[in-house]
Amino acid sequence: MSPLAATPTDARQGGMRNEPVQVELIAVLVAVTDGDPRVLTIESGFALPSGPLESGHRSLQSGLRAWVERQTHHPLGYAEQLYTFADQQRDAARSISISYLGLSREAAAAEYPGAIWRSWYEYFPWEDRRQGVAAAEALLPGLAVWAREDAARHLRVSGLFGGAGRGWNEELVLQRYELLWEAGLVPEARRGGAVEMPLVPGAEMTHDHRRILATAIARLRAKIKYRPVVFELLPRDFTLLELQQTMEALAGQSLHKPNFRRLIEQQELVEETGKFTSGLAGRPAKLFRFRPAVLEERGFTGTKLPLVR
Amino acid sequence: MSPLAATPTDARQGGMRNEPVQVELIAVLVAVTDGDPRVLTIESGFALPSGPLESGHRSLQSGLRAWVERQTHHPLGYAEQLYTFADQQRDAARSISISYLGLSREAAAAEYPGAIWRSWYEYFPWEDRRQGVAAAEALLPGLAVWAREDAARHLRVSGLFGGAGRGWNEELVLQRYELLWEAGLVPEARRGGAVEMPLVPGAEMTHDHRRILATAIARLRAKIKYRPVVFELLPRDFTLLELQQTMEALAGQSLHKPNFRRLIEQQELVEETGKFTSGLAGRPAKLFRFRPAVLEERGFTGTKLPLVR
DNA sequence: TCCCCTTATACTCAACATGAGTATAAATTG
DNA sequence: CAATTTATACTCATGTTGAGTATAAGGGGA
Repeated sequence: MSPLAATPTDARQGGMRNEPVQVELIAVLVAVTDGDPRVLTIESGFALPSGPLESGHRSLQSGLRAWVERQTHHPLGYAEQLYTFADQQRDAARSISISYLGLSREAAAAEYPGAIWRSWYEYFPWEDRRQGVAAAEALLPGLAVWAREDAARHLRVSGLFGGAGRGWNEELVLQRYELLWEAGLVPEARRGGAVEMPLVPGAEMTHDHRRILATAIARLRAKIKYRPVVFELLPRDFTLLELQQTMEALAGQSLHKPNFRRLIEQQELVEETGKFTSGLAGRPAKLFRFRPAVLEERGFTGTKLPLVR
Repeated sequence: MSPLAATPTDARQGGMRNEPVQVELIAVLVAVTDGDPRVLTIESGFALPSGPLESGHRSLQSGLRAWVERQTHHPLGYAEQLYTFADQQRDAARSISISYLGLSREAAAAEYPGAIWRSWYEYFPWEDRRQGVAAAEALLPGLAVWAREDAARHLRVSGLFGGAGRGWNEELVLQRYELLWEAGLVPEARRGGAVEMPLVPGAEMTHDHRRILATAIARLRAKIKYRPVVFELLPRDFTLLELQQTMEALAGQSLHKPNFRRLIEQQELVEETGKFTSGLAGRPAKLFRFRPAVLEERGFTGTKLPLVR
């Protein structure tokens, strides 16, 4: 009954029971286009691309990379494992899902029929606060019903969704989604159950794919603060405004422009190319590029976000 | 050849090839005793506890929890997935290892023959800088040989090991270990190869277990800064000095006492119990306990470390 | 041509957080 | 009861952050 052997002998000397296990890889592939954080989906946005683990690759990551690069015709800049789930099936056959986050640039995923890029805010509208907090506040009445006369629930709601002057932590994407699930406000939680309250807006996904997407968003929002991964989502040359808007798209929040520039400059993450934008409205902007040397110079811990309140 | 199916049909409609895959769980169980961060090992410290995945548990984590609690007779306060590796075996049978980090309190692991708690600094002596940086600086000559006349290597060494006035980032445990591996300075990298340079101090482990341990240390050092997980390693009541020393044990660095207290107090992570220590040398210290309400109040992002320079 | 709109870039300032150090209190130990 | 040890409280200079203002440099249209 135990997942770990009772004695080291069992564990280390080939005494393992070899259960049949299916292993599936699930990819959350992210790009930012026109200030929109997008994710590659299949089945009209109802599922994340996934497939069985096959032999022939050195590692899980190298297999994922090869697949993504063939599908998008674009190198996969950054890949990171998200989480491994084990589902106990009814028929006793276990299946294991290993999910990955990948950063790329949007490109026609031509070889992948039915694949489309969709804004991740279609699935989590309340996570986009760049144009205001209306989408998040629309959830409060429903949550208030769920939390009625339960002090602990009230605390959780206001801690996560921020009502009454409390802050908004953009990293708590998964916790918010799980609370909405617990409250029965997302369709995935309604399987066979009675419908009690009006559902919250946002597109549904199959199985636990929406949950995996929430995990990916949370991870990425945390990561951009201490690793220079944003640059994987940008072209080689970019303006500081483009960089800022990409960050804003990911964080779902507006940033304070002068402070953002100060932060970027003092961290020496980028260098001038000597070139400028042209043809657009307004004063031409300097074009910058990422300074890859920082990857080796520092072990990192920087890149914070100057939010606008 | 691809790990993800070429078409959604393959992936989603049962077209999976069902390769025989072995799944193994590996646990990095951490406790802090007498100011020493310890990890539960088997085989005289040569391996981490591990075993095959078995059926009968809802999830991977619940299986791990049950096993740990039976072995240590102590509830597993906190568990977190670390990483999933896939090894391609020579005989074409794939095996998958899912590693976990668990926080506990040291207890006689009576039912587990051969299990002992060992300080993690036995495996990574250079990561302990509480009594000085001698252990880390002892590595520099060997690394200098490896980096000779290679500017990029020099940058990496000084970025990770901090020579010449550059700072030390305690979170880069894995990167430092991997660099030592690359330089051929750890025994695990010597399988069948020629011995060129004297090895670095530190105990060896089987397979990639030392690497998994490095991953766990890095993760925990990062985590304690923004989630109140330290308290899982402490008794219910503790003094601020005990809390500080536990943090120091994990971070491998000394902290500035007045500033540490200021930080803890202003974050309102703990509350007074009204009790005091007694029988020890010096003025009696107030006993505090963790204030679990914070888990629900906030979404967190706090708990930084005031390092001593 | 000149004014206006737009975007880029530079600078200021108060509030707060942090790093470092000093001073005082209350116990045990010899 | 003095010396030692640990706890706890406070100060101060510096750095970082949030917020706002001012100026520069392009294009478009009256």
